Amino acid sequence: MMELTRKGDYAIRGIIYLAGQPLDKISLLSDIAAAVDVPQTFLAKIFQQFSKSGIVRSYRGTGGGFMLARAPEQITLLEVVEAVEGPITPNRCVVAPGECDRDGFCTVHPVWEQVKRQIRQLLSGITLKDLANNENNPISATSKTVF
Amino acid sequence: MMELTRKGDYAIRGIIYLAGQPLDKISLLSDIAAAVDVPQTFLAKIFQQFSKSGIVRSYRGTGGGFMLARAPEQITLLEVVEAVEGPITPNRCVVAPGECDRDGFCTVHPVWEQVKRQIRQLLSGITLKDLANNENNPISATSKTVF
DNA sequence: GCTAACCGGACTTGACAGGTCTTTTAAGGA
DNA sequence: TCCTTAAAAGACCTGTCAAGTCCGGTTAGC
Repeated sequence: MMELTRKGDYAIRGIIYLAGQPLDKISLLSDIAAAVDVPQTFLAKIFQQFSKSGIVRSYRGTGGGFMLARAPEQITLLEVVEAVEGPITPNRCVVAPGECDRDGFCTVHPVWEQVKRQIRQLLSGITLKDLANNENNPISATSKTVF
Repeated sequence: MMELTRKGDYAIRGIIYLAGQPLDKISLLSDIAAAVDVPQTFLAKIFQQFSKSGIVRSYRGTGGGFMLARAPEQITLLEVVEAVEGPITPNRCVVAPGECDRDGFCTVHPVWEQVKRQIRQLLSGITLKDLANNENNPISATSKTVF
């Protein structure tokens, strides 16, 4: 349960690649797709969503492509995930107040609220800078700072 | 994203009802289904899974039905959820070591591990006793103890 | 052996993840 | 200023799986 979809996975791979490129470089979709091993056509749709949510800027026509709209340290993993997967909602109950008619008496309700809070807090504390190009032993480096 | 399925939702409702009944009482599936407003045929499937995982005991034939296999304070929400939804895995990567071929260099990997740990820890700290029949203002009562 | 109740597999349906195809936009050269 | 080509945007398709339904089978009491 609680699985990220493949779309979300691909999205993260793709944007981490962008975060590892020079900031002012416009990257081709085809390059990104090849580098992170994702079907280009599918990645295209994902980056359209990124573009709409303002995480990346897109340029059409010859010489076009994508680049980050902000610096990597100003884009959180939470933003990235929610841009393509929608808001984090462990249960339908907690998408919005009043959504669930059992709201008033359901004792599990606050549990899901808490789960939601914890995940959002964790993901919002991680930026693309943390995730990109940690050349020297990325995992342990990341692990040390984050956990 | 990260949504509990309806099955999981129903499962929790159903077992909380059981936890609110006298411990030695055998409840009819039809009663449970009516009480928590879930299609009986579907709830039947769910309770079969509960029965297999040893969370509830089932009795067939006339006078049969279901009751908790253990005391409510000894059954955690984590158990209940994982019994019907399977293990909590925010990403395919983290279901098991070696599952993901990007494992070795994927910097996001430890993040999902952490998400998984946090959710499991939170859910395992909540028992059916916490969730059942808090007559006097259930939510705030639960909120105070848990959060 | 009749009836109450759960067991368990097969089937149906609708939504959505996952992927493809067509249209629009922009740049650059004849 | 057209035409061609590169590239993203958007419409479209399709297979899978959640969410139920149905029905014969099995077990237990009367």
